[in-house]
Amino acid sequence: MSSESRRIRERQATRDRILDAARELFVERGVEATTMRAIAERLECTAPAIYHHFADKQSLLRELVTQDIGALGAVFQRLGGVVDPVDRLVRLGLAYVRFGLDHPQHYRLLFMTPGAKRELPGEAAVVPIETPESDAYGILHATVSEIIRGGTFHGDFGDAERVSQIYWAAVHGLVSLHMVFAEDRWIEWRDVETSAERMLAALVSGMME
Amino acid sequence: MSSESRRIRERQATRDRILDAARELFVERGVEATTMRAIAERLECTAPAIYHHFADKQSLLRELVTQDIGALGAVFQRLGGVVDPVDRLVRLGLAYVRFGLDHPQHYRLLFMTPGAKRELPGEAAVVPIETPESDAYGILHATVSEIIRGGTFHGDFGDAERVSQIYWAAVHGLVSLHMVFAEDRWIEWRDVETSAERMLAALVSGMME
DNA sequence: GCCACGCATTTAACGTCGTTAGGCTGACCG
DNA sequence: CGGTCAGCCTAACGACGTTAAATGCGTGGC
Repeated sequence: MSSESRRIRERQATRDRILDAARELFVERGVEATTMRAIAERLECTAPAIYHHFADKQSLLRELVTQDIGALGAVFQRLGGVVDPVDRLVRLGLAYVRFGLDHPQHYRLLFMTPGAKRELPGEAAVVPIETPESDAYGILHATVSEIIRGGTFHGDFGDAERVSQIYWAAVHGLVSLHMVFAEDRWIEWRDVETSAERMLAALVSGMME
Repeated sequence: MSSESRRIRERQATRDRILDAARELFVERGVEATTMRAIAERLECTAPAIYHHFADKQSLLRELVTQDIGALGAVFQRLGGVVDPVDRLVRLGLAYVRFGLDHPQHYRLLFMTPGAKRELPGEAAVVPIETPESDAYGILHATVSEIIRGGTFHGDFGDAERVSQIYWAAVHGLVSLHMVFAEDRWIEWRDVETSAERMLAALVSGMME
């Protein structure tokens, strides 16, 4: 009994060691460029050993992504106390941008890596993403809905789903564009956080009548 | 002499046949998922034959991308005739979104893949991107500058560089976010072009006083 | 204390990828 | 008619993700 639970704990520990090594390499040199053999080498074991803990490379990636999306959800939840929904919306956007700038590696994994989030057709797979409390998109959607219910937005912006997508796209564009082209010298990049403030101010005021 | 020029023409013809087959497959199933052998099979030749015309897979990609970025530049230039700069700005944004939706694979390579556009250290490499006429960003920047000179924008939006970046980020976010998450069922995606229209309307009106 | 069991890990291998090397062939030039 | 050379072929290399079978090893029952 005691030994059995220790076994489980040890198994979880090596699972975590694999995840840590994989995260490091994924963010360091990209997902495609990271080989299973390289992950194994960092763990001082062989590549097939990883397959005893994870089905394949993609489920390894998926697990990392679900971990990190929880971190963003926690940041968002902390902003739930802001009473004015418009103020809250702006702060959510700024927090999102700051999250992306502070954790570029995680951000790239979460929002710029296609194929990182396919779930198995199992029944329980949908549950964690459906919980609106911890789901970042759910929090955004709820805030937008609250504003729309208050009648603050123009008639073209009465669909909370669409407004949420527009809003998310705006901040995502700012973060991801800067990430991809930050090193290119042919464009004189302005401070991203200030750009975010002005962009969101314009967007939100433009949505009001 | 006549035979030599015919040889060159034939060589160019097979080059183009390879490019066409590669473009079809890249668009159809993605760049990573397209193998050199698959391209060769469509051409009814073997994979190594391609290497007599292109150095490697990436230069095949680069050639297609250069063609398509020229296409984007051409689309933008065609909008130069719109006299009202604000109207032109909105149309540029919509054209950009439409371009991204029409050429998702090339868009992904151009604007979502870091390091995919590294040029050789040759001297002539910088020239095509510096020409302001065909450079899409240059056209955007020029349009924004024209609006700012006209005094249409609020004081916070007097820096053409920053405004251009905000504007580009907005449309890029819309396209890229949809590309990465289009297949996910947990979000009910709204029509992207309509979202673009409303987003740009809000953004532009929010930038005016 | 010993032995059988189970599991984490290993070695070996498969199939596929991008890419390279070397040989064949057939059209052009002298 | 012989030589040259571009263009295509077959064969193969190394690396990849992944699978199968063998190995070691700690644990539980007798």
